[in-house]
Amino acid sequence: MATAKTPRRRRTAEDARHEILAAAQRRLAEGGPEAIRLQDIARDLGISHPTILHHFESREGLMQALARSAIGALNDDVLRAISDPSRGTTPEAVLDRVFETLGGSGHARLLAWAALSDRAPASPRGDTPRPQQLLRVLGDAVHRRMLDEARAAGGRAPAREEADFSVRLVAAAMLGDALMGDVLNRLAGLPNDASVQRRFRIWLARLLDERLRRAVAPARRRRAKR
Amino acid sequence: MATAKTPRRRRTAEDARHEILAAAQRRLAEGGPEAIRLQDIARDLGISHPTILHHFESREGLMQALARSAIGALNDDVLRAISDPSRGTTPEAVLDRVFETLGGSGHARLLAWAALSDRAPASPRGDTPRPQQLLRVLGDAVHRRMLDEARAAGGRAPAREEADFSVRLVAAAMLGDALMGDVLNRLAGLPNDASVQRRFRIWLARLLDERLRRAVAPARRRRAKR
DNA sequence: ATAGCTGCTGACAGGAATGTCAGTATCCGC
DNA sequence: GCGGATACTGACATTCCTGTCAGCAGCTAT
Repeated sequence: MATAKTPRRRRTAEDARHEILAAAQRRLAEGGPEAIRLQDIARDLGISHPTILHHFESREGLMQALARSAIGALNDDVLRAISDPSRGTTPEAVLDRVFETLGGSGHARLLAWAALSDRAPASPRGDTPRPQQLLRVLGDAVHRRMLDEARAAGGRAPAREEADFSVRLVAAAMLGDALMGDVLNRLAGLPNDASVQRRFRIWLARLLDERLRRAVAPARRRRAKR
Repeated sequence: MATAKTPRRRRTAEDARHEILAAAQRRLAEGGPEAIRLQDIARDLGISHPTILHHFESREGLMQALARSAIGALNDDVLRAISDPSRGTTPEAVLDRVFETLGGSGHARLLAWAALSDRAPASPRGDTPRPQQLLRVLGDAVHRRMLDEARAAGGRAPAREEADFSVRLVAAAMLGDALMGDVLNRLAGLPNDASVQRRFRIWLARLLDERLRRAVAPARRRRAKR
């Protein structure tokens, strides 16, 4: 009754795929993994569910496409957040942005879902292009910066692993945070407001910054352990 | 053919609930959230699926019970892992055990699922007993230890938030790690073997330990920022 | 215009999953 | 042993969801 009868819209195959993926992502982000039903997505878009099958072969096809698209989008967004100098380049600012990007609007939830249902890029299926090593790139950047500072300060060259571990820690923490941040806050008895969130991120940024600095600092009096 | 006909076993209601929950948890941990089907669980246990309905009202009832039981179990396991002095009490050892507990066998996956499908203890439904504040307890412990050390070393008293943030960071990191540790390793270009994993944990433990120590260290030459 | 490619749809098939119910079997207290 | 409470079951009802198919309709090229 509501829809009198829209004359039927025809998209390019690519557009259709995009719209469908977006709708699916919305549903997944809101309602959890079990909320992806072809009929619902179709209704959201005002199309019929066989159309989805037409574009993605099967529900499973849609799911895999969704997982891959999510990872790609995350990659882009994170990279953009990092290398956007217009909003500050201090570690604090960058970290804050990345946290925001990951937490805001379902990126992390999507990733978690992908991991949960083993649809994560477990075995690079050959077709995975280049996003594969986002963290690697970040590790490189951090390491390079450490090297620079070390040279400038006349300190010792830092181990590559130092940079990798830092990046890995932040990544894991952001995932956990985006996924269950509010729960964690509650469990920790912390108030659940934005200012705590921000202070936490700043704290973390400082923590790492300090650590990395000291990792390259010239060895003044290195108290020998034994 | 295989099952000739087992004479029918009768459990106490409580036992039955436990067995069913355990089976459900197994399936969830392995196959992801969509793999919880009453019929499958029933088959695993050699019972009929209406029995599950009998004990849990509905599938949704089972799910909620599962989420709550998971959180309770996690609480117990983590507390046990922490306060088990038989395997070392250094920060490194404790952290390592907790990581192990959380990652090994599905705890984190369960939690993530609960968070994803909004079955997490979002609004304490009144019946939640005491596990609610696990992190709070840990924060207390850390803070107390900091106070002790501060007193022993004659340093300054640390802010409570310092302890809370540390705990929160570790919690988030462990969640993210347990959920996507291997993926993160791959993305970071780190080899995916146990030794890296261990070194990472040790690195993290040291990082925090250092930080906390310095937070309570007597202010020697505190370079004023401005 | 017209033809043809292909995005798109309605109707239907097939199956699977949850939930209901009436009845059975097992354990416990007497 | 007996009776009652209740854990448990088989068969059935219902609902819902994916996937198929034959055909319709919008767009482009010629």
